[in-house]
Amino acid sequence: MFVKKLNYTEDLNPAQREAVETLGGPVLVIAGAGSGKTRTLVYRVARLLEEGVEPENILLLTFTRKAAREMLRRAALLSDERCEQVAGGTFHSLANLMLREFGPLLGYTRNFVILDRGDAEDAINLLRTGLGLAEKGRRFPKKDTIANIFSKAINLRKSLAEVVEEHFPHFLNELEDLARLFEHYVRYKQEHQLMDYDDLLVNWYRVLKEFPEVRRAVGTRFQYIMVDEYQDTNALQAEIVYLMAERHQNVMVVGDDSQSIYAFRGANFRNILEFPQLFPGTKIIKLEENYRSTQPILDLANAVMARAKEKYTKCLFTRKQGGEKPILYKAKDEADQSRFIAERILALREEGVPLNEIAVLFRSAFHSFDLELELAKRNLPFLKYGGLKLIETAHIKDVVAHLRLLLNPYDMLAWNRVLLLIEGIGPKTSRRIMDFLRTSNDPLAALKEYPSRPSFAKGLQKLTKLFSALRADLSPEERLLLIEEYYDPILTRVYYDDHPKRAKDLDQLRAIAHKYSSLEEFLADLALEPPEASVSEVTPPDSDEEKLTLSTVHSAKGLEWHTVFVISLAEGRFPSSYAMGRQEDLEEERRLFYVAVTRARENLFLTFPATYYAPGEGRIFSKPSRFIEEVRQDYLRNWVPSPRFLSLETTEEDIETKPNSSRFRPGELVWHPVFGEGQVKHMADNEKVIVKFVSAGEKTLHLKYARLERI
DNA sequence: TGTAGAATCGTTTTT
DNA sequence: CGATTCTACA
Repeated sequence: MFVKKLNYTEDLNPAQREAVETLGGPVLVIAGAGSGKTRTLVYRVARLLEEGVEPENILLLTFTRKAAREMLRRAALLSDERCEQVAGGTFHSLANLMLREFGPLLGYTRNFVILDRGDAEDAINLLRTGLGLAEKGRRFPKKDTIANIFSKAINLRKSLAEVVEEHFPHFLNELEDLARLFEHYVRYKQEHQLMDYDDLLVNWYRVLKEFPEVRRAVGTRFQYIMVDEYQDTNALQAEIVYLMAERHQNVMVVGDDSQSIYAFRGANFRNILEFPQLFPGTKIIKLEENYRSTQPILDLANAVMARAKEKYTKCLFTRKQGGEKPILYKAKDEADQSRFIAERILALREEGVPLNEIAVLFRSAFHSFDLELELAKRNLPFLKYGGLKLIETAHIKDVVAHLRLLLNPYDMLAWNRVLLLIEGIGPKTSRRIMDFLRTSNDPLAALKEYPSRPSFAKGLQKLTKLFSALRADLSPEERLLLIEEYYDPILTRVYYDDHPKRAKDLDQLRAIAHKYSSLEEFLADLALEPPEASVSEVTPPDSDEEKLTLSTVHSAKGLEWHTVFVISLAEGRFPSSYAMGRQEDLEEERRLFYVAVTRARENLFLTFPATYYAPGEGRIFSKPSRFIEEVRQDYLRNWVPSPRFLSLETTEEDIETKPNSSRFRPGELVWHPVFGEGQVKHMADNEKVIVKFVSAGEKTLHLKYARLERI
């Protein structure tokens, strides 16, 4: 097999090289934003293989499975295609894999079902009602709050009492019942072969802790462990890493304490600082040179962090020359903000910045609603990340519930969902049917023996027929097709208002299912890696057309763009009003803002709407976010509308005063900030030039905007 | 017992 | 403003 020899000296700086070449023992890499962290991991994987380590003996834990796949693909390109065989994924996906294998040690079958957050809440709600904790007038926490409390306790490794005291003191008087409910919830999941996200971690931890032979086996299998985004791991995950690496200590964790943004789910950036105590003899390496952003953007980023209460461990610098201060745009309201962004994006596109090199970031998914309308109006295609996932919509959950029953016919949550869809069946009847099915050893077949009343007999009969058809040996996609046939009338009845739109979602689900041959895998992936929901309506979902990115800051982690807009920088929006009560929550908002601004390579725009709609209160006046107030004097410049935005017509004068105009001749070599090096083909007209770029191919550039330089 | 219409409610970020 | 929860009626 041909293996490329890597050039470590040329491709890596000294700190990166040290990280890549230190293969044995514990290593902590503190990697600032844009410091080539991914590159370092990629090279290290390649290096390990070069040293003769087998790919299946390497484990790469990342924050999303997409990130892992991407890194391994890059590593494969770089050196050796076997890199793609390296085990990689999130903690949860690894736990899933391992528990399918070792779960039986804890009394689980291999086909346990993963509950997403919504399922877990449904289960809690069911049990809460069953325990009589839902009587009206009683101020017992709601299902989502309860789920929150339970989850925090597990991920922070604290008792329920501690969590309630710290985060929900107003529910202290309900502590006893909460504890009782928790017990029931745990037992319920065990009895029905269900695991929520937290169970995946807890059970994987238990297997490692309680079964030394498993720990040994896993240690032998994964001899080199790498963990990315370590600042966003929690205490439980840290212990899992500890147990897996116990035998050989070959573990490298990479992260950035100032980019820790998942405290709300138990992550603790101190984890990363405590790593050396967990693994004595840890080698610490810092990557501080930034290869991504211009200096003015980094100055802003550093200034933001300089005002943090906790002092972080590093300071970014770059050798990249030039660049201008980020722009602040004060908008009248949200509509004005949206209009500004749409116009800037159109102008950038004229300059030749492709849409997929532009992103709009915001604190919460709903902050972009207004902008989404504006973009649709102007036919700008976008892809939105964060917010509601496809799998979380009611109609998708309905269909998936049917699939789940095929895998685990005792999944009473799924039964409940499926039964309630039938006309004439409400909660009471559903419960009775479930009690009947529970005792059967083949619930799917037993359905037809249920003594149904005439009001719903027909519906139940149809369902029975569906299940017997589904028994055949079919692919996930074929099964979905059968279910949809059955479900279609239900969809139209239950969600009449927007059923055509929802039907489209089902098509999308089927498209995803197409790639799977195993139902089990399909369902596990749906829970572990939920497909994003909204592709803009402007373009067909599969079109290859370049799209603009809209994303929550959380979902933008680890990514970068040529131009970044951060919108809605008003007090209450960003920082979120939710965080304004507590010092440490505000600190996390600050880190979040830091993450947002460090996504930009060349251009950074910050916008602030002077008024916005607050729920219930209508339009309210807002104050600029403290994060921009702190730095606007020294690190930002205000947007000054240029004449060409005031008048729609471009005058002769405008063109003539532009130094760039009409100056390029065929054959000249030029350089463009995005596309790099190219050669002028010819002028399209007075304002446009056609350039053939070495890597990007042929582009038409607008001379008024393009920062095209002769080289 | 189930459903439809009324009232209320509370609004982050994600595996 | 939208979804969830409650109440009244069939």
